[in-house]
Amino acid sequence: MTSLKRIEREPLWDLAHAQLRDALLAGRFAPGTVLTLRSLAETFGTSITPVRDAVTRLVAQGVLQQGPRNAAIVPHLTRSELADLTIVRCALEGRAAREAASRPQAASLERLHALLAKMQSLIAARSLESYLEHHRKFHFEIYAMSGVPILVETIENMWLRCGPVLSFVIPEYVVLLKGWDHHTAALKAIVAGDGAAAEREIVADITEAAQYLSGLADAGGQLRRPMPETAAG
Amino acid sequence: MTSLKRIEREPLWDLAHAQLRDALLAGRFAPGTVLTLRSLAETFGTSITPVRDAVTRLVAQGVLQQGPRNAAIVPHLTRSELADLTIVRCALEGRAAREAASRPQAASLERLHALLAKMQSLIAARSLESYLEHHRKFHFEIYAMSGVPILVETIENMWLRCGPVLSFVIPEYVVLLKGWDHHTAALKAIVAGDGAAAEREIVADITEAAQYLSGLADAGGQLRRPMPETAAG
DNA sequence: TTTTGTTGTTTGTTATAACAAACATATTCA
DNA sequence: TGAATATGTTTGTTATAACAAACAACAAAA
Repeated sequence: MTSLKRIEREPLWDLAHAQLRDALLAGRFAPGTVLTLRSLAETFGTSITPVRDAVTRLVAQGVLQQGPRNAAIVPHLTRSELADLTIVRCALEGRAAREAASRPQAASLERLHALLAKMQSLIAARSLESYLEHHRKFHFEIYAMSGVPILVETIENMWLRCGPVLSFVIPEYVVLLKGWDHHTAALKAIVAGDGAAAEREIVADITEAAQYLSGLADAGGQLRRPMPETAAG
Repeated sequence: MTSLKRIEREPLWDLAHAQLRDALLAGRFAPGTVLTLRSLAETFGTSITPVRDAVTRLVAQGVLQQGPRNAAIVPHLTRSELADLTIVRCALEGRAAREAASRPQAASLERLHALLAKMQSLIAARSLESYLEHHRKFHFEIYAMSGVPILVETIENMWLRCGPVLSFVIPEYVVLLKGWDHHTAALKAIVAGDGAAAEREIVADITEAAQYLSGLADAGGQLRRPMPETAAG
């Protein structure tokens, strides 16, 4: 009887929250989309009550904006907001990397090397979706090594806010190749116990990616998806 | 007709959230207190629906912990968690102070000087509650000057998490006098446009306060209110 | 043609009832 | 007396209905 798993029924609003969160993080919602409670409830097959809880939670986390009429909308990310997010991310993730370098752990370092190898092969295979997934794991493996849960939690929040823009990166290969250097350098610095270098590399990684994204902004400072090459001129 | 003000009715859950938030920030809830929806609804004179929204939001912000049975409880702050919070606060608030020094604004600087003077007089008058209020305004006037809203928002979140412990400080005078130096020094650095010095002073202010608070922890790492002098031995 | 008023729909807000899990208390049986 | 069971209470969860504000579409009047 020991093979039976513990029965735990997660609340509906928790499931709804998880689904919305993943969708946002993967950039599956276009910025500016208004999420209505009743339509979400219909797609989930529940009443609006659990959906309301999930949306309330996401708004509280700053992942969803509340527009007029308290409607929850997928936020547009202006160039200015991206710059602000970059500042916060550099402060938090740089500090996390520095802390990680002062607390190196064998198991984590091993996972990081494996992730790095996998990322290189995924770049070669041009499978970007999977790359981004491992890229995320690589960063957070470092941050987790810092041993400061609140730090990791706050960083996660910032990544969620970047979610809607992440899909912009997917069809691009340039950023990945540029960021590659910083990843290996950061890991090397952590192994060497050089906190300052680790912080420098992570900050450079974030800054360069943001600088690239900022180039995609139009005159109004609004970030837009790059047009696919097949689009008519 | 120009004297008429805009009519705006704020939702009940927003009012409930504001009240709970203020109470938490002022440390009016003892750590470990379980907040039940129905009791809160009764004190607010509403149904449990708006209260539920407010509590959900606070839990999402990390201000309230969710205990077993998804109950919302005012979190205990262990010494370890206080140390973690200090790391995050130093990274964020230090950065904000540095940014503020690079974007000095006359109006804000004037308000800061006024706040500093008021704080000194409040210390002399031994009115601690009012001092803490102005102390808060002083810090956030600096952070707002950074011009990075997301940074300010995140810092606010960290202060909310420290809320339950804040009341521990109220009966103490030592911390205030110790921290006073750093406040004037930080403001002087900002006026001089010395970002590095401003960051250093703010970090020192946070660190010293945390170090003092950490001394109040018992063997289990649990922070406790200092016993009033009239307590029996 | 433009503006104004009306109507119907959409949508977030709030209250309420039913529900289930957990806990505390009382009761019963050995 | 002590353990097991039964019962009642508390509490978060969910669905549903009523409500009001906002928006859109259409009709009527200048």
